[in-house]
Amino acid sequence: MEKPRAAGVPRSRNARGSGDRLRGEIIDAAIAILAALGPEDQFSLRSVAKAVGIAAPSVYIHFPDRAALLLAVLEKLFSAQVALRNAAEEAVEHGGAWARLLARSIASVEFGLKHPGHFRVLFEGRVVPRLTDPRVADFGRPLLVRSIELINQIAPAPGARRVSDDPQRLALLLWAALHGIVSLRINKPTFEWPPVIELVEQVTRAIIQPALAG
Amino acid sequence: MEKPRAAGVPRSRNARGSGDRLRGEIIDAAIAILAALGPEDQFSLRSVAKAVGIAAPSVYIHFPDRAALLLAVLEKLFSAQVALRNAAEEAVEHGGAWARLLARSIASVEFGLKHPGHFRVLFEGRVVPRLTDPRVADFGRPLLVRSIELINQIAPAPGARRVSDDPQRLALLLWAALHGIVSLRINKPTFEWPPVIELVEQVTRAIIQPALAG
DNA sequence: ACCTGAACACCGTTCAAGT
DNA sequence: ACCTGAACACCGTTCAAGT
Repeated sequence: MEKPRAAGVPRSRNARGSGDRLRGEIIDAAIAILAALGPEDQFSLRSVAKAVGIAAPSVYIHFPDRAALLLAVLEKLFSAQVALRNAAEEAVEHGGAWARLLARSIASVEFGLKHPGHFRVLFEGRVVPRLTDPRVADFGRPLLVRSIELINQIAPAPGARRVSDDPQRLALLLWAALHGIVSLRINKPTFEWPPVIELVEQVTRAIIQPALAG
Repeated sequence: MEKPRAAGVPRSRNARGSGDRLRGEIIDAAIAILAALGPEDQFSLRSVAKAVGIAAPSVYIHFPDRAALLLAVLEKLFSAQVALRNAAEEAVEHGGAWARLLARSIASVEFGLKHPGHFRVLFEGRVVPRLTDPRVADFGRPLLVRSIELINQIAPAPGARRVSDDPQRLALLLWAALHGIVSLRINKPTFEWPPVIELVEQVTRAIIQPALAG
């Protein structure tokens, strides 16, 4: 993600055919603005244009409207999210499916707490209106799919039986619980919160373990 | 919550000293608008004024700014939330603390799914900017306090021991999980969701039971 | 093909003026 | 004391015009 140009700095004219470069710059500027957006601030298409150094209507050459720009932002943020969780999983040297699932859970929660602006855009529909767009659902699906795979692979304790509950159901429930921890932590910051990583481990165990019980 | 006046209908002048009545009407109109607000729509102070039948600047006689109006909205919505959960708990005829806790959980989740607009305002910081305002935290605290009380009262199975984990920690974790179910269900509607009430019961059991284990 | 300034209907908020 | 219309700086979006 490139740094957005300082406001007002004049922009050298794009060479012919370099329209895609500007498109990318617009997306990156929007992402940078969303990251720095306090709860008091508004996100505006005009501020994105200003950061890139173009006139506001120029955005419409690359995106039909504000929602389309935000859809492209979502796509990029979700790709980064997939990469982040895969990296966290691959960093697990010794450990099976359980350790990998937990590593993914912790990485996603840590991301949310570190980048609340992006978490809100990704998972709370903040700023983005067209959540029912099927593309948005597809952006997030790989995250769920990998979670289901790992839950399926988790070995039961000796003497206990395999995962008995529907793994997709468990994956959705786990996602909801982790999502809730970040969302409530962000939105109700004045409560007395214990260390969040502990909560993540506790709730992951609580949801998966009964399904493994003998 | 009174029905807001139809847009444009002229308003008879308030009698002297009836300023508080208008204040209430503004709050109720805002609540009605937020309830009907689709994800595409914007909430505006001007639309509230229009619904009440007054000029936009008249709102400023009763509220210093938009955020103050929304704070009053939050206060009323939280009161209603407390009343709703208390009613759900009192409807439990036979059953101890566990049944009461579950009744409150189900009632709160059903409310969120039925009134996503209000859920977002109450718990996702939608539209409302000043979430760090300590008053907002206090609005929600009775909900947490009652949950802690009930968790403390839950009787362990015969032969098992009392709640061993910090009850406040369990209450926060339970709240986060329930919050996550509603939030993710609302914000990711295209996933294949099992019946939500089943998820509520499953996750409540999963979080509370390990603390009761012998 | 790519980008612009001017204009439109909106928004929150301020302020001088009316009853 | 209570409410208003006009005005300000913003917003998303459209459009005719420029290179």
